[in-house]
Amino acid sequence: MTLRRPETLTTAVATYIRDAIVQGDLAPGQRLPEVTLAAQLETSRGTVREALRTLADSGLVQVEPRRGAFVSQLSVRATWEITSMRALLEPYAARLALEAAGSDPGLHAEVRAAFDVLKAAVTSENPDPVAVADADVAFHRSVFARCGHEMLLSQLETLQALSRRIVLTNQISSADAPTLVAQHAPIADAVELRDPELLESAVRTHVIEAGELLMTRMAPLEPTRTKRATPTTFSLGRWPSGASPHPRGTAARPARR
Amino acid sequence: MTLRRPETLTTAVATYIRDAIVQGDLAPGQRLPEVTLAAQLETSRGTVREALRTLADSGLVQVEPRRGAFVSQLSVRATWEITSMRALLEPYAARLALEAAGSDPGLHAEVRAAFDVLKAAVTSENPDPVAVADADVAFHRSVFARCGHEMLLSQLETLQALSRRIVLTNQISSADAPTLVAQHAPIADAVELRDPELLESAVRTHVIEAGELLMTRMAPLEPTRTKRATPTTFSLGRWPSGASPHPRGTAARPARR
DNA sequence: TGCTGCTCGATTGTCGGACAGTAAGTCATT
DNA sequence: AATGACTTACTGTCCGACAATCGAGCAGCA
Repeated sequence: MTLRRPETLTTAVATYIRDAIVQGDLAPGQRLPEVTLAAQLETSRGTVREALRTLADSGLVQVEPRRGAFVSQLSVRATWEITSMRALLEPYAARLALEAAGSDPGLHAEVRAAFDVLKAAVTSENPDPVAVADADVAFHRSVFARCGHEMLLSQLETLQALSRRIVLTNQISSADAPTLVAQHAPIADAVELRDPELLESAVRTHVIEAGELLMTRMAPLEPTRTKRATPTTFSLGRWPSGASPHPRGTAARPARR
Repeated sequence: MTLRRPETLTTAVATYIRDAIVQGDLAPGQRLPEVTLAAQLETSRGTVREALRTLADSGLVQVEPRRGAFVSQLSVRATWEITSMRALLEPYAARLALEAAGSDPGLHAEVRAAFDVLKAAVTSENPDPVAVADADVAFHRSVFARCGHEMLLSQLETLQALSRRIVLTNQISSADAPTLVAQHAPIADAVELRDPELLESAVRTHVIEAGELLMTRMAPLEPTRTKRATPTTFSLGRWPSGASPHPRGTAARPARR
């Protein structure tokens, strides 16, 4: 496998591995030995090492001292954390973007375009999960990309990458197509109406609902990790600016082979 | 200088440098040459390098390809980003912590204790800025530490470190003592009353007000970076769940010597 | 004087090799 | 089946090296 060279070799390696993970080529929990990767990518161990640390900070990879790096696990708990984080940040980012856009129709055009792509991907007779996931990511990004808040933006991109993985590893999209479109529509509408309040709540609602869907979908599958059986039925809720209690569980870690 | 050895040498180096930065021993914009640090800390370049990357991800250090690492600058713009981020996250974290605590008085006890320490630090006849900053950090942490949300927590700790630097480099605290105490009191009260809503808004209000204070304080000092003079008077605002426009500016980067 | 281009020193990016220490896995023991 | 010694696979860390790049100072020129 050959690599591009954007800035430094390390970043190239990082994006390569990131893509492999997000794309699902590397399964959750899988080991990522430095030597192996270095050999595969024809670079040195140090470079790979650096890339892995970078990815660790974005949560895609988990590094345990003296044990090495793994593709991070996607527990229900982690999903809750990611979802609540997005529910907190994304509405605000969307609002900033909308307000920054002012009367410029560019934003709306982009969002609408992304929405159409998404709709097309979802309603095709044989929807490709990856394509759907890509379209979903692109849609969201189109909404908040122009927020003009670097920290927020990078944070959201990271969270999206995580979300995307969860979606892909829990075959969604086939049965949920209508839901998906239905959930995104209000966002596009709010952008068109240039109503920040409406947009915020539309985004928040969508993020939370999508998260809940994921969590209910994956909860039954989650292997029990603790002796005292964690209730497999999760009480959802306690989202940002929302209802009441919230799920608790132990963060997953890769099984020690 | 000798180092402890918590987990790995790299983390030791990272925390060492982090402390030096947060403590103000290393000025914003200062270069951090790998070789020099390696020599000082009696480790290898690789180890230092890794530590620097880690710090870069938390925003304390800025790495520019082929130019090296610098202590990151603290522009008004950055302050805005940090503040808005905290305004988004911290209230929610506080609420989670409060709800997790339930009827357990432990949380309130801790918060109250931290508040007392803070009050003592502020009202001493000759307040030590570092002590005040420490107390402030400790107070906030006591409020949200038990939120049970790892991602949120680590995020907040990072943001706190950044905030703390800004506070210390803009001599606050002497004249602002009363304000400081006044702002924190409602938070402690809300915890005592076990009122999540109240707590959320108290935290949000405080974070925003503190941020605004900082920004007005530093705005006049900020050197102009662009030809087209950025207005030195910043229109504050557009905070999470709040009013309208928000400041724009160019993120600072260290001057190329 | 002010601007342009070249040379040189300081550092980073990346490589390869090396070695001890540790986590896991295996296998023989009790 | 539980225990403990042995083996293997990696990681953590160090060293030395070299090309590429950045930035600064200097020389040349308009």
